[in-house]
Amino acid sequence: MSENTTEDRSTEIPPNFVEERVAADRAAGRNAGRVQTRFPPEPNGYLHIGHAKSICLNFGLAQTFQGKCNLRFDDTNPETEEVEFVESIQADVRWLGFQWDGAVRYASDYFQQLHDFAVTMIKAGDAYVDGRTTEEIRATRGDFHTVGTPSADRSRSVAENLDLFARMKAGEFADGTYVLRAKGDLASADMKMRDPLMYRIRHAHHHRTGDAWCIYPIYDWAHGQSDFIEEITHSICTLEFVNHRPLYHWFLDKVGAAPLPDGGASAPAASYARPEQIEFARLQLTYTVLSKRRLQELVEKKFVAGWDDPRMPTLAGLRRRGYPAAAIRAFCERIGVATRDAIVDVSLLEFAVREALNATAPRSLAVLDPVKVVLENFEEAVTFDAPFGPDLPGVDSEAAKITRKLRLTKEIFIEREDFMEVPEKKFFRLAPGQEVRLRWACIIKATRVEKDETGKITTIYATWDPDSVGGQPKDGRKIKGTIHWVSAEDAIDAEVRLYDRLFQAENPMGDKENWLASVNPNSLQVVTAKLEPSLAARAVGECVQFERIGYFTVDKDSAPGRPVFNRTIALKDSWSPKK
RNA sequence: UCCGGCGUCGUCUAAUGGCUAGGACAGAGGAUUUUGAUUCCUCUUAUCGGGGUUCGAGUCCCUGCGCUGGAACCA
Repeated sequence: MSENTTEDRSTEIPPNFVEERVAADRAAGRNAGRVQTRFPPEPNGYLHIGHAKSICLNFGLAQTFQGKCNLRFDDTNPETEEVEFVESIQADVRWLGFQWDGAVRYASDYFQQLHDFAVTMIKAGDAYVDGRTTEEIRATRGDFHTVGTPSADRSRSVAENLDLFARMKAGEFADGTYVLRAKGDLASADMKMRDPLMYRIRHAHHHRTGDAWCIYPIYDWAHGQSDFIEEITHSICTLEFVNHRPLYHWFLDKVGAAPLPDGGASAPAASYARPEQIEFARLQLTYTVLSKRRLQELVEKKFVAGWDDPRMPTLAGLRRRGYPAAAIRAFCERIGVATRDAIVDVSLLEFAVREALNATAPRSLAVLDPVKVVLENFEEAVTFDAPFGPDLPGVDSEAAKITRKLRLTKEIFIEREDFMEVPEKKFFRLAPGQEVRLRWACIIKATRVEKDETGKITTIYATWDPDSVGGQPKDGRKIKGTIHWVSAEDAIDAEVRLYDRLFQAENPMGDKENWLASVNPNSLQVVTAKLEPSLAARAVGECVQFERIGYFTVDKDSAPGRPVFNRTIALKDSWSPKK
């Protein structure tokens, strides 16, 4: 992590409530002052920016308190999980700038131990095998107003439960015939405590354990116990798990975790080791959908080209779009962590991206919608050095002084919208009889235009001021406007993909049934642009600024002689919105 | 409707019973500028309602309202 400009700001951001809780726990001597967190994705999709918030929180906590953070795949559902996702998730976490402690962990590493814990629970009379169907179980669980009713299975003997569970594990039964349930409280107002399921039978191939198991633990049984096994101290999750917390602790008690201290009144024993679940609000962004299911739907229904389509809010998509990891980290820090549902304005993310790119991206000249300009009084081509920059106020950087050769030729291209035959007021660019500066090159003045039969301008004729090479007229006259340009002779062609937001609705999920209706039909526009030659040397993933237009990055679809650039984000524009 | 969580500028967030409710983004205005970018300056805007406790309440209590999660062999 070398991007200090953005990261130094973290010192201005006050600690969030999770950090305060962790600090308080350490002060109270819990877990002997250790901090051990974990990021626990299920490998059933790509990570998105919502996960980035969790990653920054968990790994950030470990950094702040000299602790450790595990990467643990919550792979307890073999039917939806794949190796592809296991790999992409690791790549994304690393790209974000974090390294987990030790080896990658898997909940499936603990299948045997989880099984043994379950056997212990059966022996203690805390779990039983239920042979009823999903429908029957659901019906007898009761609802918000009525308590559940026990079935005969609930009073099975320990020996019989042990036998049945062993046969479940041995593969004697078909999917769905039996489940192992904890003996909770069927009258609890907390539905989670009404005899929660611990195991179901699934004769499915697991991406890691293969066919070794046909019983798989359910989240509530697997997650907290995995935390316990890994000696996690703070198990951070999102708000929808608040309802699970009593069960989380109930199971921990059953497997022998140190008892909760008495409200913190007395200092816990030195051996005290018990994870604590802390919930925070998941990230929601305007004009964005952040749910794996929905993102998968966008991919499957071909609204985008894949999980890493630059319009996707996946980390893979944002990376390909050109969003720097440092910008995402800075964003995650600034939005804070709290327990209230919030929808963050996407402009906050965009600000972080522009901020990071403005400080780092080399500048270059590119014309997206070219129109030819012929310099009538121009004879010999002029070659000169132009700095890549960026030229930042208050920053004297040697790297910014690196230059490339630029050549001014008789024929150039400029942006079509930088010329107006009849200029409106405050149009500081090229117009007949009006002077404008060509960035780094010289001052020109338009004389006349040529049009085709439709009235479209095909060529602009102009004269140049030979006493203005470099862009500064010798007589010192003020030139208000500066526009970008490329030499018609030297320019290279490139495919440029102009991305816009994927959704037109601020809250695409506002209409849950028709959320796909708010997909922006113009979220991708492809143009053939004219670029200055130096841009041909940029490598895939490099970020540059096309001056006066925006930030762009080289896409992996680039081919020799045919670069492809993705627009990461446009520059702020305080001019055109007024039109 | 039963149980739980949550309500502070347009948005996100700070305040830990005590300065004029602070910051960032967004928005508006201005200065500088060889990018109408950047940078700099200025400004607008908030404690869900009603009671109570207190010298003092965004913060504590009661109550109402609103939003949100929960009755998967998903996580």
